[in-house]
Amino acid sequence: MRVRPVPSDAYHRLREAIVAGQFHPNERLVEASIAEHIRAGRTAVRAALVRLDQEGLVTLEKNRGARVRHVSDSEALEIEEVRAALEGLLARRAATLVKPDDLRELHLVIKEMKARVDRGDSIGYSELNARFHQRIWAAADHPTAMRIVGGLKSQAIRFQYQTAMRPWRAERSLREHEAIFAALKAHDEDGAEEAMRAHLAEVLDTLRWAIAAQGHGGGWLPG
Amino acid sequence: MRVRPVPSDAYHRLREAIVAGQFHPNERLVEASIAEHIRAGRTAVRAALVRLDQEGLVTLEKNRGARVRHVSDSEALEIEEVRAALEGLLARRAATLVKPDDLRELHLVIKEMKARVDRGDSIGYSELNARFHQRIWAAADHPTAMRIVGGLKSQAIRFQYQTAMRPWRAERSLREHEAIFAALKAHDEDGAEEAMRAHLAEVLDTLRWAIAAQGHGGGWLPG
DNA sequence: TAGGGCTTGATTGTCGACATTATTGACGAT
DNA sequence: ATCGTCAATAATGTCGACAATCAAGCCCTA
Repeated sequence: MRVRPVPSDAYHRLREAIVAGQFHPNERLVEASIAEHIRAGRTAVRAALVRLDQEGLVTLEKNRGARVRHVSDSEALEIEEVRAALEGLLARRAATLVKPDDLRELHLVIKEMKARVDRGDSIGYSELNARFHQRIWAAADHPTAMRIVGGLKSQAIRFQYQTAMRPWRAERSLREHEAIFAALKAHDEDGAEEAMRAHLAEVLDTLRWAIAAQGHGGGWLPG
Repeated sequence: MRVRPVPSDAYHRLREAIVAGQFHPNERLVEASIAEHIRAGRTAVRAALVRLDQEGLVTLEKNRGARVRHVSDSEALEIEEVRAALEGLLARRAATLVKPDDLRELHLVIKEMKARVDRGDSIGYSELNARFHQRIWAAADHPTAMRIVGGLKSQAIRFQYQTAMRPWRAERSLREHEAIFAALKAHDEDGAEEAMRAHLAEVLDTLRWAIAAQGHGGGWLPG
């Protein structure tokens, strides 16, 4: 999908800074400070804040400024639920639209995942996971759903709950990815959607577990 | 859900004007004119435009101003697909969370619908339909999904394709609503989601039909 | 000493002016 | 006559300043 040329750089930099965790949840975002920090004028910062508010990454209250939005536990779960629903839709469409190239790439990613899992190397699994999902999104050719899923601050969640993936989850996650791949290869719409939703239901459970045992671990969100 | 106090009125008025069709698709939105038309300063208009761009109602290109976004046929279908996915999720949650009050209200709406259908009165069916769905949203208690569905410019679609609902569709739509209601009453998660998705799949078909036979009819989008 | 109102400092909201950029139309060359 | 170039115009992007608003600390009173 073509990236729109509008968000004026300041938006991008501020967004990056937030999802990278440079600002803490609920931290106050003073326009002047940010303008300095981002190396931009206050006007641009204002526009960026409006955009980020609409996107849900910050809250903007009249005359009271902006804060990084704290993602509550329940909201984190809600976000993942929405993601599951939409990625299910994307997987369904992808099942009819995947091209050989896509399948090759997906297969490659899975092979790499398997290698990592075999030697217990969980570093970089997250990136592979992202590659897997994003390839499916691309294959689905559904800009609307993609736009929404992309703007869903899953990244923020990933940062806030830096805890989810456990080694013993990796194997299961791998099997789920294989199931998705198989359904896509067979052009099985129902199967693909179901497999994707099952996968993300697992992710949801993992997130619930992470929330319950908050603050204990390190690792990554599977996907 | 509590409405946030931020969008500075100018946003609301401009949004209303757009979805009400006061500006034509692809019409250029000149900040000065709008500022006058809306009775607001250019600054506020600018903020509103950024917000509406993020929301997808207008496109904003650097140094080239804003236009009301023309919703292409394929995008209209995509939007309805997303809506189906998310309303499916909402229906599922509602199935476990509905309270007697909700069920009473829903039953009432259906009864009213039936009355209208019986005497061939399709006027106002759209409002009843909206009431039905919104009550389910409220019961689902899922702010995230609600926010997204609400920002989905289905209204714009409804305006652009002022054609969809036919009398003979009304009966079918009614039966579908009854099925949803029954599943909710029985607290049947899977059933509710499935019924809702089936219903919206019908809506999608209707929309496809409307697109194919563009420009022939008047009526309303079912829901 | 506790509470309420007020002053003060800081931050946001708005406006006007100006620089920057696209678009339109005319003009001239081929 | 058509195309390319260039000036004129209109609209947007940005900046600085000022007004409006909020939060906090202070003082005064009971």
